[in-house]
Amino acid sequence: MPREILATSALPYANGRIHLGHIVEHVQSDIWVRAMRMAGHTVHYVCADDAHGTSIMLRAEKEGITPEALIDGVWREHTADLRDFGVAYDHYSSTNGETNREQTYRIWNALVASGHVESRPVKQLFDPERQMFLPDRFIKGECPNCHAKEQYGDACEVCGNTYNPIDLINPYSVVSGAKPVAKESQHFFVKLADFEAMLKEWLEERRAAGGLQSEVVNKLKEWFADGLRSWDVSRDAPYFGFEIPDAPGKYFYVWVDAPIGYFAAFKELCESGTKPGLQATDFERFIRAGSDTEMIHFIGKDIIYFHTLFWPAMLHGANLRMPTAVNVHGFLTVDGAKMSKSRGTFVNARTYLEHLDADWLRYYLASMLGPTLADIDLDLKAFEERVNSHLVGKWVNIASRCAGFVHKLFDGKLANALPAAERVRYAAAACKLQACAALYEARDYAAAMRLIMEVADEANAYVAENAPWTMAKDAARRAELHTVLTLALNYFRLLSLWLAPVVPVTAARAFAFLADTPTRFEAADAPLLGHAIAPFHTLATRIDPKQITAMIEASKESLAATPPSAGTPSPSKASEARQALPSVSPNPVSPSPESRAPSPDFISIDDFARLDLRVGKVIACEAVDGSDKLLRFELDGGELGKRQIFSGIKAAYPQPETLLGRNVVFIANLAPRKMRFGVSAGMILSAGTGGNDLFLLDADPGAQPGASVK
RNA sequence: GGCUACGUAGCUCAGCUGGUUAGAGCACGGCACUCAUAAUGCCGGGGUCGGUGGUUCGAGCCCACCCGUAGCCA
Repeated sequence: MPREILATSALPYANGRIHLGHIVEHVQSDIWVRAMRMAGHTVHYVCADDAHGTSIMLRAEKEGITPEALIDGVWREHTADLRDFGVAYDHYSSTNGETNREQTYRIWNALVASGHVESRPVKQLFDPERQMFLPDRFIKGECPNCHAKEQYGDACEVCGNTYNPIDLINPYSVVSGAKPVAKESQHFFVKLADFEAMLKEWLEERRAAGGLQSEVVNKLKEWFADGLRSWDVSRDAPYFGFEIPDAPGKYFYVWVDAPIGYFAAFKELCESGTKPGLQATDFERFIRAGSDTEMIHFIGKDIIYFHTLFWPAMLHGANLRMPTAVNVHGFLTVDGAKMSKSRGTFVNARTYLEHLDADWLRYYLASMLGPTLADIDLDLKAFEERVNSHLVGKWVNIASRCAGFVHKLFDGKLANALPAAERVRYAAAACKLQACAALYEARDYAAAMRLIMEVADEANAYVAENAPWTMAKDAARRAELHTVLTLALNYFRLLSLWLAPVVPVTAARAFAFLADTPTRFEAADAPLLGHAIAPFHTLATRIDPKQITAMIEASKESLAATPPSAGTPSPSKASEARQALPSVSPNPVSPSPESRAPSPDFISIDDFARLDLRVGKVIACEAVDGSDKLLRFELDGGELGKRQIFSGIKAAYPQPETLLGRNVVFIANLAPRKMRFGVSAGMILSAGTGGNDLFLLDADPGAQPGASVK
């Protein structure tokens, strides 16, 4: 019976690039979705960027752009990377959107109305310089237990102790370096204890139904041992997120609105009208309690609690449907170890794509992925060998070794019928592969790949036994030859059909060769007969180990673009008190892999592209009353309009009026800064050491105001 | 530290509720073939199933402890 399913992957945090760890999850869910669709089910497949939190706020500030500009740029990168890995979301949204705000308020208001929210003061460390409360990961100091220096506010990496940041010796703010002070603030809490009985029952019921892995439920039982504590869901301003209704200056903790982003993304999909058969009203039908549709989340094992305790509690408290399944996978290691930047095994998705084919990694991952939480290893040598042997040597080779004969001797056509023996062989293979449907659904892709390769071996053995190249020399054996080729190519078609969810692009080429367009696994029931095929073109090339080496080298290079470890490491994605929503963080304690802070050595072209440099015509320029350094400029920025910028170059240009009409160069996307004399919206570039040794850059006559500088 | 998992051939993994000489793929060695992207087929070497002790007629599968690895600890 066809089912209707909403499938999601965990929301990547919008403070960093997609790397191969993320790819494991998105490929796992994408394969599942494709397979379920080929089995005849309806699947809506959505994801989004998780765009809130302190990390994003601070990073944007550091880069001198607004958080919105930061998450916008990251969104574009993320969607491009995922798309190019063949991950085909119906919709990819962002948690920082109006739909999500509306759904977050809706759920929150329901929780408040049903009495599941309480409020009480919390004492936390506060950065007096920056006027902000500090998440644990933004405080460092000496471990109160073993006295190791430079430890984060939540746990010591040396002795493994966990503690309250208030207990750190000589704490300092990672943000400003200032000594934090303890300060009290009112926080909101969701009373998880209200849901304890419900959750226990739900967990066991889901375990029995196959919606939760046994290991996961075992693990979760620990949390019930001491009773569920209330969950702190508010943060004080400044915070990049949604403000809590009727609580000025209080914001939702990023983990509140992150999972709600699944709903927001789906609602936007329903409302977009882009998906046939899905309309705006379907959203409520889907999310109401007792809906007969399914909601299935794919996540990494680091974020189990959020998806199996907090999220279901919020949903139940708001009288909405709960997840049908939460499918948890393990982390990715490379060559048996955590991904390492110094070894070049911390590979960004884009770096991989620049050197290797997406389908290759998809196949390798599929051959490794099972339904358990076990970590999976990308062994680079095994990757090369397996892809070359399985995909090229076994699968594609079947088509390659038959195509020539079919075109030369049979005018590109398959036989009209198969003799009984061949019909039996075909039916046996088709029947054997049908098991893959259940294996795909159970996420046991590794078993499915083994089965498929077993049949590929049978196909190659069949060709070898019948030696069509010998038959071809004997004109009397034409019919026999035609039979062998027809069955061999039907083996190939079968394999292509069952591999399609894993290697969609290569499978599409295979079907172009077969001049066939199946969309369902059912197409395997009957062989293709009396059918004209297309000329054979290379379907997949072998991996050259040099490509892998080049990718690793390129990953090492990007390390060179990160700042030296001296100074304060910038806490980032994995560090905001574990509050980010990275689906996979194989290297959680390492300094942010994504920080692309300026380097004394190199930046990437992307870094450069982030700067919006423009030509501005000076339409007003004057000394600023009360400042002995500043000049106030008013620039004509062409399409950007007029803007005011203060520049500290008075010493070099004591007669500001002489600058009128110059075509200066300015940074247009520098975050506006409020000064005593007004807002400065950008920075004008000049060369020199400062003081009166400063020289404005300008463009030769002819440059138009607003022109981009590249 | 506590908890939850995991540890089977060089590599990646199967081994159902314990039952004949422990399996597969890749890698490796030999042979065959030459249609195919040096692809394919056949044959073969290779494991005291992390260690120790126990339960049992019988344990890779059960129990205890130990060693190692990973993750989680709101």
